[in-house]
Amino acid sequence: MGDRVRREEFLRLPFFRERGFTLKKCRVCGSEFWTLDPDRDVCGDQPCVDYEFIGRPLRGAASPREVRERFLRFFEEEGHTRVGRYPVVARWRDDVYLVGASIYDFQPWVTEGLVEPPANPLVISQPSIRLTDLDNVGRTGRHMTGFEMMAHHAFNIGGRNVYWANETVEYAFRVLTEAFNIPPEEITFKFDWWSGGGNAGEDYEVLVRGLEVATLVFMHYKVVDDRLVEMGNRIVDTGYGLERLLWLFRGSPTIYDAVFPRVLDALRREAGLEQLDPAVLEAVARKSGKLDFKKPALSVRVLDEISRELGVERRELEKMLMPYQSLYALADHSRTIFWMIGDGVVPSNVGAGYLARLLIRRALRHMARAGLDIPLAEVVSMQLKAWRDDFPEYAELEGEILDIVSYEERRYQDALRHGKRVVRKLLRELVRRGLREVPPEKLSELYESHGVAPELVAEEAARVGVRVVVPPDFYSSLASKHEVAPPKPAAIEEEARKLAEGLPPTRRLYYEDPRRLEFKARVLRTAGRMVVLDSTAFYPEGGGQPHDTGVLEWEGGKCRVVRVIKVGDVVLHECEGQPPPEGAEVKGVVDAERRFALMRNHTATHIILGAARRVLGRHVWQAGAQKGVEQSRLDITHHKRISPEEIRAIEELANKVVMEDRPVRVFFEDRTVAESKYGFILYQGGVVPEARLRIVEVEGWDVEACGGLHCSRTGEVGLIKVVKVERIQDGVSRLVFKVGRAALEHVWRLEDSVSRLAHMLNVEEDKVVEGVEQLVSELRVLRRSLEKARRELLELKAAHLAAKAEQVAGIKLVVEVVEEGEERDVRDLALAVARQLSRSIVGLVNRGGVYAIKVGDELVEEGFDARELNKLVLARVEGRGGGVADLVMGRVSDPSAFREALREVVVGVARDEA
RNA sequence: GGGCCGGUAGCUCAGCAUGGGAGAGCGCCCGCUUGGCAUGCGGGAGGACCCGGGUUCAAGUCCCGGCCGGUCCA
Repeated sequence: MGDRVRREEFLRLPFFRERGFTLKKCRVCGSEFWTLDPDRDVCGDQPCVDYEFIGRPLRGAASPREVRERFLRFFEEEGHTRVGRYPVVARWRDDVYLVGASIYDFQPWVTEGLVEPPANPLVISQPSIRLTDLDNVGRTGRHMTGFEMMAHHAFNIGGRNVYWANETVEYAFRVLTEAFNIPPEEITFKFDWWSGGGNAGEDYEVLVRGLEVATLVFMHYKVVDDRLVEMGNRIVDTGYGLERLLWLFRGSPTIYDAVFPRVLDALRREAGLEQLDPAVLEAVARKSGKLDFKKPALSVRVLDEISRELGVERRELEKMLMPYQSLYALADHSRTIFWMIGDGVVPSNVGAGYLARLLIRRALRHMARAGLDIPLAEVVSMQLKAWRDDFPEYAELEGEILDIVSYEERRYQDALRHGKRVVRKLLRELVRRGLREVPPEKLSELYESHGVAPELVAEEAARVGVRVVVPPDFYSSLASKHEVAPPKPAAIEEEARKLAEGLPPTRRLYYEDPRRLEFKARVLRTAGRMVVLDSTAFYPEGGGQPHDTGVLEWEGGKCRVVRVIKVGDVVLHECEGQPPPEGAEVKGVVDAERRFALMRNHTATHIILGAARRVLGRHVWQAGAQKGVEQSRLDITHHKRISPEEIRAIEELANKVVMEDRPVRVFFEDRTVAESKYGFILYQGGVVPEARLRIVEVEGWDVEACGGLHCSRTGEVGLIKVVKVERIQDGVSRLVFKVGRAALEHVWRLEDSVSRLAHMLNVEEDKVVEGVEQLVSELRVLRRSLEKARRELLELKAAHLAAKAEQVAGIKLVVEVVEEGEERDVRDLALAVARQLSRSIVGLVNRGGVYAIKVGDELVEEGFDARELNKLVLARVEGRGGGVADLVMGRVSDPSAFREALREVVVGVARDEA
């Protein structure tokens, strides 16, 4: 009932009444909508109407840039602060990889009220990526993997009341009519319900001529166990599709034609395709809003309808459209690709990198389908040029981006080649076994283990006359196999959270003066081993930097600080020993050696990152880092394997920066100011989008938003030595390095090894390598001649044994106990003896009981079986063994008994035969 | 982060389901064929079967762990 009241509150906004809107119910879908047009009786959304703007554009703005600028400027004039875009990779979140909407920029820190927004209210145009509709891109005329979401946001958080639903709707109406000159009666507001990401609220879809151009969401519920809980925070979350608006203003057949006209033209010519017949184009376009290939049956129906209108077969139509759809998808993908790579995603088999690889591979497949025979890098390059004025920061990175794309394209071709080989192998096997069809489980195995799509299998199979039946639910059944729970965010220990509750922020002396290691403070609260002070110089763990350790002293007591953590703005000290009483005045002393080692390691991390970006390219981003006392590690994105030469170059540059003793400055700056000054390279770690950023700048070398403690000059870092490079995944390499004394000790250990080696080899230290090389090659020669000698000896022994052969009923029998020897010696000797005799049975056993029985090939052909002999022998002697028809091996406990047993068996068998 | 597949001669791989004497093609070296090259024929060199543990009389082959690569999915 309460919900009903809330619903009315959002449905009957004063704005609509004041402007003379009428509330109606859609004749088709029944949803409620507001309109100024007295004759309108449908909501204007898909699928209730056709696209009415195709070929009938509204002239609102001529270019993406103009759409963006008009929008941003309108809201700036209305008191909003313009905020620069965020990267398309959501580094500040662990629940998603990519930014899919402008609100992602502010989740969860701002929306949960933990952090102030960069401005309030604000306006932004956020490049966003959604791969959920991948199958629709290029085919429906409206779906894209990458789009710009323009948005105005107001955060009514913590008692602030910026604006809410009524103003939001009014802004939407005004920006469309005033900034874009859309006739008021063309606009309808369809009332709806939105939910996602654990939040929900009422919303309006803003529709013009059948096209949804904006969604206005009033986020004020939390979804808890399927129930709605009113939040204290009310957030205005709007989204205006830049590309949608541009489409509306161009009236082109598809959104892609509106957004990428020149690129599409160039691609079409390159592919040697004619322009599509305008009549066909328009017929498809007007109905295309109803296409959704996630619902195949529905799409087939729509396509049938269009084909009837045009008087062609549906299959004919599909065939005609296919190459154009591929060009559309390619145009879309190629822009998303440079957004991702430009913001630091390197194609990989895991994480966000996989999504980049997926897009690149799909783009390549589309090129093949459209008959485009140029490198993908060339297409991306065209896009970079087309969007140079909109995104100059990407154009600057052209060299790096194209290099990564080319590298990835080559890898795809490698994968394809390999895949083809695997398929051919499988087909040979099938043909050999007389099967005429590829079993379905083989299809999914090929796809999952080798990346071979069923289409490719079918192509290869057709050549050898093998059938392939692809189950219609092939991909979806695969997808359901991989259904996994999403990663859950790390929970702060409940106990710690309670302890910090209601306490004022701890004064952070470590920021005020990172060299101050002694301080006085008052104990605010103690619980168990945890102590909260009013101020502290102990650095809590965070941002990849471990916490400090040290002691707390007070009158009559002393304890060790073993761990320091932060909950919100409160610092908690975990102590060993009796903690101080509440209210006491304590003296804190931070362990100096540990702290300074951590500072040196942290500053070194920034220096190395700067060096890596200079040596490897600006696509290098920090993918993770962990500082330590003994050593630290820095994970960086890079598509290729890092060569030893490159590591040396990075080390050399890093140490040069140390020797130059550059100042390291730490200061706070406005987020927006800092971004425009330094760019997104600021965000290397998982930085929260706060209004003010703590900036760490190694002068002229590296600037990052960072919460850690640093040296004040690079000279303090001392020697930087990279000790190890690992590829932790495709596209990400881990540099492990040591700094200062730890680096020196590392060098010492290496020195010790070399000098010990030199001593053992009895050579000068700088001749150790030659010494070992010589040793190794000598070993090879020795091993070879030993093997040769062994064989020769074997032949000699064999000749000797062969001479002792006795005749038993036409069989040459050799049964002997031989010297101690390896197992294979016994076997090889038996084989060698047999080779010198015809119609022979050779049974040898060594003193350890290892035996071998070889039956001559002629006898095997006559029906003798070594395994039969073996069975009879083992019936008389304790032992185990087995083998093949002409050779058995095994072990017996009594060698001489074996000898007698075998002779008896052979004599017996030979007699039976005779 | 998870699933699956793979790692054997310089290269591409077979052998592994059913454990027992380490293979093929290409490349390399030598000889013959030729005016020379291509080619053809003959001969030869080249192997810690990724590493470690287990099962077994016996492991390239089976089991477990690790390392490396590939691939699919979040």
